[in-house]
Amino acid sequence: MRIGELAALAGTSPRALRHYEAQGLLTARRATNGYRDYGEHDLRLVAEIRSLLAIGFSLEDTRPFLDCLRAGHERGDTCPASVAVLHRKLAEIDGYLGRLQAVRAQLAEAIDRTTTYPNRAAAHPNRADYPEENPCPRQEPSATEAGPPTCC
Amino acid sequence: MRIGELAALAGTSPRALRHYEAQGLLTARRATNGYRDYGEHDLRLVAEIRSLLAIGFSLEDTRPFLDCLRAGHERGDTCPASVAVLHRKLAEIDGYLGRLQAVRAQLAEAIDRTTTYPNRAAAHPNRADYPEENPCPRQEPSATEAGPPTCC
DNA sequence: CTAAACGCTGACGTTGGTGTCAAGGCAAGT
DNA sequence: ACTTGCCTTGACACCAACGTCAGCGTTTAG
Repeated sequence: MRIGELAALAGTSPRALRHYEAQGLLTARRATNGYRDYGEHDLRLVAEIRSLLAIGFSLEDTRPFLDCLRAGHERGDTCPASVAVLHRKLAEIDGYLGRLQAVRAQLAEAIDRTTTYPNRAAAHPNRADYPEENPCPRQEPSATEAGPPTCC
Repeated sequence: MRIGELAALAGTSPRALRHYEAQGLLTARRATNGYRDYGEHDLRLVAEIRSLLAIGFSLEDTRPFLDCLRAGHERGDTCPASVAVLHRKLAEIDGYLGRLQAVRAQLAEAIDRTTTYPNRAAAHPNRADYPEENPCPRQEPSATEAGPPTCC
C-alpha cells in the first residue's frame, strides 16, 4: 500500500506519515520506483500514533508503544517502557487538573463578584486581580473540530 | 521609571514589555533621549498582564482588562468586556477539565489493566489502545518552575 | 499520447511569548 | 577619554506537528 492510501485509512495525511518516518517512528519498504510501500501492520502503528496524539501525547512519547507493537504484542501499552510513560502522563494530567481547577475557582469567584456587586469597586486597589497560581498544559494536541485552543 | 526598572519590579523582562507595547497593550512616554518612561500606573498594568498570563490567558485576552484599568476602575475585571472574557475562559476551562478527566480515566484504566493482568494480552487485537476522545488546552502559559509542559 | 493524480525530497511557514544577538546611542563613574 | 551599563530598533531562534509550495519523476485513466 502506498502512502496516500495508508494516510486515508488512518485518517491523516501523507505529510504526517513522512514526518513520523523522519522522527524514526515509522519505516517503510521502498518500491523500485522509490515509492514507500506499507503493509497492514503499519496501519496499526499509525493508528496507535494517532490515538496517542489525540489524547495529548507527544510523538516522542508514542515511541515505546510502537516498539511494543513491533515486538509482537497485541497492545502497545503492555510493555514496561509504555507503562512508564502512562504513569508519567497520568501524573502530568493530575497536575494540570489541579491547576485548572484552581484557575476555574478564581474565574468563578471573579464572575460571581461582578454579578453580585455590579459597579462596585473591590477592596484592595493596587493588587492584581489574579494572584498567581498557575494552570495547565501547554501544547497538547487537538481534535479536528475543537477549534484553535484545542486540547491536552 | 525606565524599562529595566519596571521589568524588574514586575518580575519580567524589558523584552516582554516591548512586546506588550508592540501589541498595543502598553504605551510609554518617551524621554528626550528616546528612552521609554513609565509611571506607577504602568506597574499595575503590567502586573495585570502577568497575572492573567499566569492563569492561561493570551495577551489578546488581557486587553479588555487593561482598558478597564485605564478607564479608571480599581480592578480590571469589572468591565463588561472583561466579564465576557472571563465567561469565555471559564467555558474553555470546563471543556479542558472534561476532556482531561476523560483522558485521565483512560490512562488509569490502561495502567490498571497492565498491573492487574501482567503479561496477558487483551481482547481486541487490531484495535488501537486508545479510542479517540480528545483532551485539553493547547499552548497555555507556564509557571517559571513547572518545566516544559507548563500550564493553561 | 497526454493530462490528471500521485509520489519524491527539500525547505519554508505557522502559532505565541518571549530569548538572544547585532549594531548602535546615551549616561555616569574613574 | 574610557569603560561599563543601560537604552534603542530590528531581526532571527525556539518548540511541535505538521501545512504548503516548489520542482521534479511516475503511474494511470481516457
